[in-house]
Amino acid sequence: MRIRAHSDPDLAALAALIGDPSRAAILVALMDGRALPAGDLARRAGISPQTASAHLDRLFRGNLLAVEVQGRHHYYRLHDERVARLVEAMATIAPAPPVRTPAQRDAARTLRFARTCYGHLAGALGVALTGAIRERGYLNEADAGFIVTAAGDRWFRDFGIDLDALRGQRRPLARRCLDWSERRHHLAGALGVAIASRCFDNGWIARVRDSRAVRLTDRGREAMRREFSLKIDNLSISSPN
Amino acid sequence: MRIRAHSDPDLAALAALIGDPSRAAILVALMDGRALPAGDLARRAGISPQTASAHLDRLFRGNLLAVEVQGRHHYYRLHDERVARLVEAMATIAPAPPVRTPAQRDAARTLRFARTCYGHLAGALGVALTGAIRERGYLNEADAGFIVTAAGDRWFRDFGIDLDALRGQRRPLARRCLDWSERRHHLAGALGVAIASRCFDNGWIARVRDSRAVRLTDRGREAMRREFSLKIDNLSISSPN
DNA sequence: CGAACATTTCGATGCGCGTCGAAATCAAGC
DNA sequence: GCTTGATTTCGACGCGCATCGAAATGTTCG
Repeated sequence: MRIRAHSDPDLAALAALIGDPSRAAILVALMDGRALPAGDLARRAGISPQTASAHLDRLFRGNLLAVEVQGRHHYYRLHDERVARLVEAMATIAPAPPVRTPAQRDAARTLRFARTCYGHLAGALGVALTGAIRERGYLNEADAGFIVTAAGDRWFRDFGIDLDALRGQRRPLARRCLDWSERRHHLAGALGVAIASRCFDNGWIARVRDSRAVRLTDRGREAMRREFSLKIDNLSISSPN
Repeated sequence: MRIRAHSDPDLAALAALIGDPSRAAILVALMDGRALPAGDLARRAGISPQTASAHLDRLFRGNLLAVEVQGRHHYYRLHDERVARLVEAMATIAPAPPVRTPAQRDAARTLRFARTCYGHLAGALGVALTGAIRERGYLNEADAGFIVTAAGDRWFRDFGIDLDALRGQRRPLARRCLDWSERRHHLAGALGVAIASRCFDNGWIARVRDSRAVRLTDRGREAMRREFSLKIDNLSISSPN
């Protein structure tokens, strides 16, 4: 006789869905929140288009992905920000894969330093930036995330962010996201995305090819010091306090 | 040529570990934080002892379980509170399993109403209790969890909780835990465990046999109304605000 | 309409692994 | 020391499923 906790949610089904190397690679490739065509995902996961198609279908039916069809292209993206948060949470516990080559060491270091996560900034840079913004009293902690203070309201507008437009969106304004490499929270939500966008626009950061990683430009390094008192040497960050 | 994000943590390995029905059942059985012997876990998961042994070994080597040997018994428990939080996070997204029998409907309702989660209270009751405590200003939100206020300090001591002893522990005092059935946070950490213990000791709640679920006793129903202004009819909870 | 391309469907192959029976190991108690 | 019980190890079976080749479907463009 089998005694099973029937009434619990079906953990195993969800975990098994993520627990295939190819499907996990697809999810990771979509972690920055963009929508990518099926063929592209097949290439990134290192599998044939047929195989990827089957995986994408399973992920879609499992409510982990959403799909948007544009002509002959099928663009897949994470179904939900909750999916991104789950993947981050798992990455916090998951073992680091064995590092084989010096090139991989570099790639790992670059990724830990700064990357995009569902459109906002993560990694050491994302955590440090969030810390600096909190230091200055622009954000306060709240239940589900952060609250923009009056001082923050002024500052974000000066920074070129249309807070009213962001508040009008359905997605939460300022949410916490657990950083797997730093194991601390960083700023997510519409505001987090907007800040990352401004940093891209200003030429402070730039995407690394074929990766979620971003690198800090020289102008960005200067700006971090000027705007946030963040001293950044190569890949290490120190703040005044 | 395979393009893989080598530098990301090995999601797939972790997810595959959880993604087997038997192993997931084992993890769920341990979700209340207790340590159970291998044979017991085999029975709960509905598999033979040999099979369970293999699964337990894999979960142990994957750092999801810890084991304590006492004589001929091997007691397994979740390795970490982080593991419990991950399982809860997955349950928040995981699909509800198809309900077949009326008995399962009842079991599911009971479980959603109140259960233990790593030693503290979860479910509708856990969330409502946490809300009531916050309402009264005994807890404030903070970065990683809750902070006990001065008023809360007095109240918890009156309630029979030795806060100093709890603060001396390595585990955090008052932490947030996301509730999969209510999709809101409830109180976890040493304080959460202590409150649940007091509720058990006072005869307010009692464990349901072979389940993580707990039921509210008549005395408990009265106490919830008296101490927290929570009006509880059968399985529904309403608060004054 | 026909060629090129993206994606999916179908079918077949092969491997990984969950499963249990049998037996070994280890501890406890009479 | 022998029996009982808990757990693990070994070995073998069988199913599920990830994978790819071949071909079908759908779309864009000339």
